[in-house]
Amino acid sequence: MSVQLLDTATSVLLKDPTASLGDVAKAAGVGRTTLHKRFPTRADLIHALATEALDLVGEAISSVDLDTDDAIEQLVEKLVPLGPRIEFLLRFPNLRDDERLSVRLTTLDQPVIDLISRLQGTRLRADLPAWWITQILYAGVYSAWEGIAAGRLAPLDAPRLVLTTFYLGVSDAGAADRS
Amino acid sequence: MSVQLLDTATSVLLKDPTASLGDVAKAAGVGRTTLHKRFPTRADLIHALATEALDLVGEAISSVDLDTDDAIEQLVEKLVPLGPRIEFLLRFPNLRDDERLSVRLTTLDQPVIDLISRLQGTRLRADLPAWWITQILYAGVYSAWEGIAAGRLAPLDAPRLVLTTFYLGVSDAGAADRS
DNA sequence: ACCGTTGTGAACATGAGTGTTCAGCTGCTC
DNA sequence: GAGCAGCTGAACACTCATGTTCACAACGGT
Repeated sequence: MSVQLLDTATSVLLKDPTASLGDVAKAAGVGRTTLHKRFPTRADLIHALATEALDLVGEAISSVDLDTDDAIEQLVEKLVPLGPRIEFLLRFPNLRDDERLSVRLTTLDQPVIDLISRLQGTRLRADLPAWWITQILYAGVYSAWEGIAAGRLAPLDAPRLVLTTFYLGVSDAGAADRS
Repeated sequence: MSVQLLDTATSVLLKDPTASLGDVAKAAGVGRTTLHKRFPTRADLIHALATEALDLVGEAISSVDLDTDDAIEQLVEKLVPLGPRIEFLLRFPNLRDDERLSVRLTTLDQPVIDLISRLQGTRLRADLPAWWITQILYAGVYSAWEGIAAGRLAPLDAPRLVLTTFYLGVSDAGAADRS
């Protein structure tokens, strides 16, 4: 129930960031008064959505053993379904106005960046900045979610698609190595 | 002058999509009245920003000879500086509510998708959907712009970074081929 | 049957953004 | 200097989201 509310609230606000609280309440199938009781102000609601998104993404990252060989594979697998939450964190720039949220946002990526940096000694190209590789990884995850949301991509195909593009790129030469 | 107005309006609305027209006017260094004379309503302003963004991206695409060998290279080079406009088109989902804008948005990518499709016969992997490759290309361009905006990436480095990641991926194996 | 909890619609006051008008100021051409 | 065009701040009425309150209905436990 409660999770359902945050879920639809997220999607409504993503479709139209200026949607009124009445719209959110209606979409969630609850009265505006009820919504207000849970989240006294609009800022509270958005803050709650951000916090929940941070929690979910954080859990996803820390649920993966970043020292194992297929860490990135597991990471992508866990992150793709969180598409809307990631989109929320990306598309509400003013979240950084809140001190605590801002800290959590920057802290969130750090273990991933560290992982990438470590892998640059072995499996990953060392001639690219770690932040760039991380960014590209997230971009792939997010693009995959977009494809799923648009109905163009099967959820089960997503991780493979993201990973092969991430590792090998789209040039014809790279494809021969892998199956 | 006029281009300066649309420019700052774009960046202000990107930083805070709910910014008031007064904020936009102040940021652009003009009176709210003057802004209103040019764009009678808020919707008019946003529509104008979208139209200009579509124009610019459209010009960038059509300024490239898509039949030449380095079409993608030229495309990336032209698109990266248009980062804010692309971001605007991506982050204002409600633009699709307007019929004409929606048509232009979907039409815009078509030549690029066609180009990718053609190249899948030769230089590009044929085991990936054309729309996916296109998406990844745009994601790279956008990520590069983000890096530039954050001051982490030198504008002149951007195209090379995007292209090498796009073609070869980030796996260590792929890097040996190129310089 | 009683009562606390929870959700609900209706209603209200408030504040902010918006659209609009107007009179005054600047800078330009003739 | 006369006239004109463009820009400006100030002020106004209006709309609408918002925050808040209240009384009522539904439900579950005792």
